[in-house]
Amino acid sequence: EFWPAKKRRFNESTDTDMREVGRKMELPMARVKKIMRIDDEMKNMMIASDAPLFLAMACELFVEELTLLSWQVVEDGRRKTMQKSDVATAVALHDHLDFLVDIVPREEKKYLPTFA
Amino acid sequence: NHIQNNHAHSKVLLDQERFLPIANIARIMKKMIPSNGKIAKEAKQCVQECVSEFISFVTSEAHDKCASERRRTVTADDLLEALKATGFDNYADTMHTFLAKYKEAHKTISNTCQ
Amino acid sequence: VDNGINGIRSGQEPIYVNAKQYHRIMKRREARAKLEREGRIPKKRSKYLHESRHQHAMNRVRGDGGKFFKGSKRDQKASTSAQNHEEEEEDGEESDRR
DNA sequence: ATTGAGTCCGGTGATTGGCTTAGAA
DNA sequence: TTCTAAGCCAATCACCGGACTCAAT
Repeated sequence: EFWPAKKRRFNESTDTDMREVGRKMELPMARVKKIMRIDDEMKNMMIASDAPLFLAMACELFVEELTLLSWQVVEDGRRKTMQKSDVATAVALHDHLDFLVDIVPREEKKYLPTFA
Repeated sequence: NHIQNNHAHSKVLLDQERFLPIANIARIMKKMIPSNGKIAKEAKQCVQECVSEFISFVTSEAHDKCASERRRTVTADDLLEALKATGFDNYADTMHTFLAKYKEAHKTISNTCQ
Repeated sequence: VDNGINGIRSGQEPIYVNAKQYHRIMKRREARAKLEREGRIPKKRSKYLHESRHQHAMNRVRGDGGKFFKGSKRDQKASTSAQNHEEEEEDGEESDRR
């Protein structure tokens, strides 16, 4: 439901909308570019103007997806507040989030939801 | 502040340089959960750190491809390729249509103007 | 830092990861390690980002529920008597509901 | 001719804490 | 049950985006 819906919204968007995506972006492109440059390898590289726009949008999708997956863990635990540990569990459950192994702390023995 | 503030370019990175604004992250997160749902500050900060790693991760992948092809400019297409290569299939698919729409919109602006 | 085809050693146990990400994860781990040994990564987050914004928040007018309240007028703490130079806005009160 | 880094500028939304109480424990 | 910590407000000002110039390809 999530990915097909996102794709449809891009397809249905008009040219005029696409010229204004820069302003309406939820995340600041300038900051995305700065973060790209933190890596010393990127210090010597040039960054095309469409790259921060592209990455900022990808980041928005990333936050949305990670939040959805984490909230699923919250619901399975029958709770109402998302904790850091819920994000950690979501990361452990989905293999395309493996790149976060060092970022998110290894699941500190929270109780796992067992099914009835 | 006592911590070592070093020579010109190797100074200590501030939180505002390493991360996207926490309020923006929180806003996106909140819109994805039921309106009565709550999110812990630590969870927001965690996601904030995850996003920064996501940026560096994808950028690093794109960089190596550019380097191997002796190009000095990282483009959106390179980042798209990086998404494919690192197994973000859904992202690559969705962002491909986004990029296509964006390029198309920018081609018609030069037509309109001359 | 090399063990099995997809095994990552982080402390003790080999953690098996997405094959398409393995190489990148390793390169990034190296880059972060370099950043760390150069001392560019602060070990803990500061309580606030900017001193000026911290001060601004401290000096702001609050409703008695602790929330910020609208009122741009400059009074720091002076609830001492009489003198009003700036025009005073009416005192709206909170009816809290949550 | 194109296209990105660097600089400047002006407009603006992210940053921010004390009290209440939801809700983790 | 106990008691930690998230949401709630909106004014300042750091920062973002846009307009430049200049150097490169």
